[in-house]
Amino acid sequence: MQKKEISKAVINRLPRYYRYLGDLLEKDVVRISSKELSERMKVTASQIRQDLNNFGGFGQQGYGYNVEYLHSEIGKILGLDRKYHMIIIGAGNLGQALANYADFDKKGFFVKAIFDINPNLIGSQIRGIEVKSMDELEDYLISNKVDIAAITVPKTKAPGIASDLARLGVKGIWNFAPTDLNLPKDVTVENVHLIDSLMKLSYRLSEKDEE
Amino acid sequence: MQKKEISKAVINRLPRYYRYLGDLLEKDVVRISSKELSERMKVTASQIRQDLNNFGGFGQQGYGYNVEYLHSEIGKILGLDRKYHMIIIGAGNLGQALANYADFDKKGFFVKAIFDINPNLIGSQIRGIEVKSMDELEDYLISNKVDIAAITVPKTKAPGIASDLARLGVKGIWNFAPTDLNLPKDVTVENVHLIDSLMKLSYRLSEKDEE
DNA sequence: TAGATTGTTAATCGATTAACAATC
DNA sequence: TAGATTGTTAATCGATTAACAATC
Repeated sequence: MQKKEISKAVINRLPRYYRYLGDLLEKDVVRISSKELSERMKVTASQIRQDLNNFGGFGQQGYGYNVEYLHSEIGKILGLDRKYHMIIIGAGNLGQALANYADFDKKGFFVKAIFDINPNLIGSQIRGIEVKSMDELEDYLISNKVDIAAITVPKTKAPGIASDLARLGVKGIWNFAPTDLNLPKDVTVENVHLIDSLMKLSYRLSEKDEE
Repeated sequence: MQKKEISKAVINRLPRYYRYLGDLLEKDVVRISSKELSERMKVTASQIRQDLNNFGGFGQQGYGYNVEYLHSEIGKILGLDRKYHMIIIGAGNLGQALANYADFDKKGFFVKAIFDINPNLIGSQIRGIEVKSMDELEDYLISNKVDIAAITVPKTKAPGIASDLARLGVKGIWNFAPTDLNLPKDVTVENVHLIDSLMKLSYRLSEKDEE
């Protein structure tokens, strides 16, 4: 079966749909039309229908979409109908912040261990999650199936660590280091480049100054 | 003068060019052709030339681009030739991590104050940056020109705080709360939705499982 | 000069929007 | 049934890639 390729633009929009539908669900909204959702989200109704129909027909003519059903279906598409075993490499400020962020648990992403080289941190706990030595990483990966590794180490160390993780079977890398990681294509890398994000903001701020 | 609109796709790529050129600069590479850069960055040479020519001709036929010059020019385009006064709203884990992240300073983004409602945090310092009470925010904004406010408060509080910031003249919002902010269009919002990022990762991981 | 590589125009490709028949 | 709204095809728009003349 030739699976039709879903464009990256569509995938990028899915979490936002999921978020809006989750909000509607909390407000006990039962149904919503693509038109109404489009007004809230400031996109075209056409785009919403087109996007959703990449994955199947979730609506009903004359009625619209059932919020609970659509929310749940998008959740499944996003892979949120299972749990993920996550580890964090780097127990610095950002690593600790991620470990402390309880909202990931709610969506099924469970941080099970944090790794660092700093002897002062090794052995301590963050929200009940143990900080282990980097020396233990390989053994840990051999005895535990890790789905996602968040990398929050300095730029220079990230590529080497990422290669190790890939070699040891980690298929998902959530990369916070300000560098690109070149890994085998069976490994999925999702980048969060905070400094890039800040630069986009400064671009738009200076653009306005020039007007 | 009718300024030609630069597409969002181009702007999103600029920080990445800047990053690669910075790396080349550190390695003392003097010149680079669009072809060579395209191989490193895994994009087409055509795209690089097309992107750069939105802003002017920075290269030379038969030679390529001078790395230092191009790096500096892209820096200017991104607005990195000036300093930014930044504050952080929310001294939780993420807010503290951002405050501790010294790399922003290097690019000209200076965190001058952090605001929170937690009495246990107010008055303390993070990397020499004072945590102030939210009650002081308005006065602070009146007496200081703040360029960028990073919002790291819970989802429910973010929209109200963002409106306050906009009303008090803040033109740049770096939003980490998992919600969209609807603000007047003279205010620039850059979102960092970590949970969305994680969902994109889980989408691609489950997509692979299905193959 | 000859070779290399840009800047830029033209061609292609893909994504978004519009339109409307199908149908609840 | 009549009205509403989807699912889907067609039209438009924009972004990417290819090609090449200009020129260093």
